[in-house]
Amino acid sequence: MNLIARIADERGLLRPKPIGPREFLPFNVILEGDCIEEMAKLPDKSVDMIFADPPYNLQLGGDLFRPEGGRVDAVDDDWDKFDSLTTYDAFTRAWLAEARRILKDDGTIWVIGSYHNIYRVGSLLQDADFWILNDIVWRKTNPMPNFRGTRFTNAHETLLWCAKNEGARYTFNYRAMKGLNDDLQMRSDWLMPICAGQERVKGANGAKAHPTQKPEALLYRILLACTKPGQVVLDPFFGTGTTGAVARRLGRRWIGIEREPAYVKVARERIAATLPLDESAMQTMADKREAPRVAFGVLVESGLVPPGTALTDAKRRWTATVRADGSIACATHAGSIHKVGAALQNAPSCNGWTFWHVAGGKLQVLDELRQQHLSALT
Amino acid sequence: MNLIARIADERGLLRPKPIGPREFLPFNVILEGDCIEEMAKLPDKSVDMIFADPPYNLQLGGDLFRPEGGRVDAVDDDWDKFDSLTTYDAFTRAWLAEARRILKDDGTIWVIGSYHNIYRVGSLLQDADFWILNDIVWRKTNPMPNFRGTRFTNAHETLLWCAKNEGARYTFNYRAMKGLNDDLQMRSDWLMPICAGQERVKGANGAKAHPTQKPEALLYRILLACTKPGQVVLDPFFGTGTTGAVARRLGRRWIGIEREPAYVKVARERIAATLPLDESAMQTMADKREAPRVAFGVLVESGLVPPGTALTDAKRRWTATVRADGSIACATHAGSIHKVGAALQNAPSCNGWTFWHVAGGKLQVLDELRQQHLSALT
DNA sequence: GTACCATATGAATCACAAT
DNA sequence: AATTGTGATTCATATGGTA
Repeated sequence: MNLIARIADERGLLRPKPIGPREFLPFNVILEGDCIEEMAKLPDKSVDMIFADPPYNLQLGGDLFRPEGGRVDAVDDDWDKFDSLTTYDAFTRAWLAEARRILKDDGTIWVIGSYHNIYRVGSLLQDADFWILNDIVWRKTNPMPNFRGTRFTNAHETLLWCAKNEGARYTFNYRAMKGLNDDLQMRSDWLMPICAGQERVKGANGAKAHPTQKPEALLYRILLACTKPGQVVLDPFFGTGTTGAVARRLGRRWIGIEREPAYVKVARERIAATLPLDESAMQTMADKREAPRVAFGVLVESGLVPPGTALTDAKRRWTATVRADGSIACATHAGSIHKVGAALQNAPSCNGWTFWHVAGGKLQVLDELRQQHLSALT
Repeated sequence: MNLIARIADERGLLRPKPIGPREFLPFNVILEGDCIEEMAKLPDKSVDMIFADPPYNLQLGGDLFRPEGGRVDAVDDDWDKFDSLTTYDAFTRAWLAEARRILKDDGTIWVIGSYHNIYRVGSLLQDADFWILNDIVWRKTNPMPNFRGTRFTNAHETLLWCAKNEGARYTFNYRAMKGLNDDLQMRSDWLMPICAGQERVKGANGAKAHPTQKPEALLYRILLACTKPGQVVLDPFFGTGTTGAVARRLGRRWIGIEREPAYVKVARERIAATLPLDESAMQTMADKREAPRVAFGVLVESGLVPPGTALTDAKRRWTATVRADGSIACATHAGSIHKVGAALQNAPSCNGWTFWHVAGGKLQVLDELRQQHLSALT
């Protein structure tokens, strides 16, 4: 059993005994040590926000290989291993209890997770009387695919944003969020790329320094939404220090807690390096305008082009029938509107939207229906 | 105190006593009554999928799950909230236990909820040994704005998709989902409008018949993804019968359970007016996994790929020769098309059907010859 | 300099039937 | 029950090399 799990296990629901005087709140520092022990040294009701990216308890099995043969570099670190859900719950309860004690009454807490752990965390947050204000979905523009075709692409992670109690006051910079979103209310689903390229912190060997580094854009939006300049943000699972880096950039104070010396070193150097406002990172802040891409299947699903509909081309040379999954079929071919169109014309490619028409007295090109669908959305 | 709350309260964690003989599984019917009582009458391991849209425990001053009924004054608020969550958990545990008993071992369950209840539900699903396959985010194109500007627009709901146990087999129509999404893997975030307009079932007074009617497009995607035609879907919180209507349209059988006579009446009329798709329209892209297997040796035997044929990969990096028994051999390896392909690439595995091509001017992939062989059989 | 192509990789609970 | 063989399976980006 790893250290965190053992500590949580031994303590169970009990609040740890005070270790230090808890008189002073340090800031802009990394506290090197176990997150629960280090939190125990901090004063009551002293921080304005907590951002926590705890272990997800992924429970992965054996190796996973990509179709082309490569092996997926999975998160197999000891810090993500727990004996059971019960152990994970005990650990979560323990660090949440400390977090709650340290948080000001008008502060908020953010926790990020995936389906592996977020339902445990959400339940325990509610049990501890935190009041969920929103759950936020981070939609990844570039998630790892499901290589074996066994499930839906796991393309998002979830963040929970909670006040300390029902009815508690809290900071929400509504205007700033609206500004970030073209003067529309910021929604609970955020589209952002995963952390890669230059932003991803690398070790000496060129390999990623941390397996689960979060994008700065994510922390940028969170800190901008829920803190004022000068306020103090605590991150009990500091890792490579994304929270600290963004807090510094935005003029917030920060406290990081991290157990692994290697991560601490990397984070210190990262934050110390003056971070100029990176233009490329900023671009991801502003919501990319959703590409108005529509899958033909969505028109089928929504009933605009029901399964069984007969399609034909402008000159009525070929016909095909729409099937339940949005594929179409004629006597000789089946597949997408584009593939079947290409195959029939013996062409390398084909734009099915302009090629196919709903058959009937007057032909209606699919592209027109796509426009209808799009305008209904807005 | 309402019926559901009373039943959950009285029974706690206990499985309800059998009420009926549980011999027959009815289908294409609405069972009018409490969901737990009605589920208790259904046989063990009898349904292929469960879709559940349970009450959300909105805590908007409602007394839905308050055991003692009467109005609670402000002093008791904390206790009331705790009590409400506990009671909601007991209710959830009770209906999940029945759902689990009824579900086939290779069946799956879907549950939809919002942040008010989904973390309770997700935790309890895991506690009951259900195995989360994905959490799905329904992104609403037209959510209700946050009028007071105090939070992010709550623009999504969450669905949990679970197998009965870790490692259990389950149905996932991968190709059909890919077809619905323009030949890209279907992701875990789904964009759909809320149910409105013509689709929204209205009462005699023109008002919406049900406060939380789900869009048919949502059920369409779920049923298409996780069931085969003819399989049985149970919806223990049937409401206006969206699950039944879509199941009928897609040629799936269904069982609805609904307590409110008004909803039952509306659902019956709605489903009766829904027409099933005809056989051909219901077709979807077939999963290759379900195609009959062909041994490569059979193609050799039949003369389609005679012994001595030279094979090569798409980039002509390696060559091999077909032998009389359907094995192939190169300078360094001999064995099945798969084994030799894997060995040459130094990969853990290889699909010989798509790796090897008949050498010559224009390469022809073996998979194409396999298709020829298969279609010649029919 | 540019266009094109090949390669690498990201919090992943990733097969199944026959023997 | 454990082993073995067949064979199904990937999207968006970033980076680096070649033409």
